[in-house]
Amino acid sequence: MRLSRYFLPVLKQNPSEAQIASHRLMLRAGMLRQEAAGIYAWLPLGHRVLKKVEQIVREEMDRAGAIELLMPTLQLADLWRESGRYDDYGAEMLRITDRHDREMLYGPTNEEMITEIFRAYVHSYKDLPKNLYHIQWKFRDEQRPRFGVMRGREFLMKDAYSFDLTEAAGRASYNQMFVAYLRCFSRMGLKAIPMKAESGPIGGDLSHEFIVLAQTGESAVFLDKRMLDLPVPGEDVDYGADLTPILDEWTHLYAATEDVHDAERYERETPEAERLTARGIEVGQTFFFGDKYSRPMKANVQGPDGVDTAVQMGSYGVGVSRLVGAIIEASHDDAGIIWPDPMAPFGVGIVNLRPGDPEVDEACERAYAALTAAGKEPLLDDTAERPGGKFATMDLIGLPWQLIIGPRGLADGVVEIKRRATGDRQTLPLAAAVRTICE
RNA sequence: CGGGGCGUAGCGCAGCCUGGUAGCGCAUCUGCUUUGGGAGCAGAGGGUCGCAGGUUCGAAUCCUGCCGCCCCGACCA
Repeated sequence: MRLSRYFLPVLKQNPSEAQIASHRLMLRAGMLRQEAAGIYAWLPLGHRVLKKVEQIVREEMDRAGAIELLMPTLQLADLWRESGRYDDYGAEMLRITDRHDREMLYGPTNEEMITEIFRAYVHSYKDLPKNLYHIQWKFRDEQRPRFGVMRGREFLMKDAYSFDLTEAAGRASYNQMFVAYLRCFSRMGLKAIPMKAESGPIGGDLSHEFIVLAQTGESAVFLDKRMLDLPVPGEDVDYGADLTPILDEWTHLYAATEDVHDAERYERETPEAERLTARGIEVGQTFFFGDKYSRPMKANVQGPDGVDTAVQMGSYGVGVSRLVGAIIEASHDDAGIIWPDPMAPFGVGIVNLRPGDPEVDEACERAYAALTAAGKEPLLDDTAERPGGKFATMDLIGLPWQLIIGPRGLADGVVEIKRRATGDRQTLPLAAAVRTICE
């Protein structure tokens, strides 16, 4: 992409409404525009990152055997009356009436709808297990939206739903999602720690929150430091095998949010030197809740014995739009965002220090072509802005690499590359610079 | 939902108390000079001062109502 043709409205000054780093940086880097409290337009740069997060989540869900579909944002109130949640959910649910006075709602989650879809088609244990997911916008009418995309009212969420005949099989499905989540967050460059959680209004008895440690996290967390060094399962993890050992490894050390924190147990189980109190951002939650929805909604399958049984269900959410904020919270400095390589909206920023100079232009074009061919998604700053402004913008939008090409270096046959995360710079010939970036 | 605060140009703000032709910085446009870490000079464009009533000869300014937004807390993915 050439910056001269792109849409990147960066702000030099901090917007007054943004208090935390991710919100401030997303606005300044031209990723986001607020349209109402907790409701945002994703500008091109932000949209690219959102899509990258979404794609990693999708790949890991698919790898774990989940199947993608897409359910609507609007749902009928009657569906929610079946589970009894239409009245329970309260003011957080945005209720809408259509032209025929039908009661509808903007979905805050999709347990009811997926259960309705499942029961319409699946009647035999032979079709189990199934795990269906979608990535769709949700709306929860928060009393107090804040922190940009970290607590918006409208947000993009991946929600998966597992269906099994028995509780044991349901727990195996739960384990698959648990492992998929470890992989997902790790691929995004995040340390996400699973913590035992209250299951909340969704119900059930087995639940974990996946928490990214960050100073601006909304809740205090208490954990055993050794959790930070546990190995994340690799791409080759066998989802068909018994995953209980991985689950055990990741749940035997103490880790809890303040809501469920048990100070006495913490002190008993965790040596003082290994205790870590921090703040965290919840980026995902897994629930196993058995027949909580399948029973009232009559989502039954026939077992081998010919008897109808309510299916055992779990649901698994990832806050896709929140993750964009969480990644920035976990990775930024005074100058701007520092994208982990896989999340970066562009892989490398090429800075043309003297547009109009034939030699510099030519070198930039050559670099642009080579990096594009290598799949590095370069962003070429070919604008007439002055060097200082270009450098500031590059640091702000946080691309992993900067390739700086100007007349001074070219006179000596060299260009400069800068690694955003470390600030390390190297001066070397263009071909070598491109090679280094592509490694 | 309790408490506090703010709405004036794209962004950041002053002006309001004490009513009298709407300002500053950045950004934008034009020209010239510049060009390796947010340039300089000269000129220009852009605002029914959140909305609606009221008081007044006259309202950004005073009064009333509404709307929107932010912060702290409670609540929540």
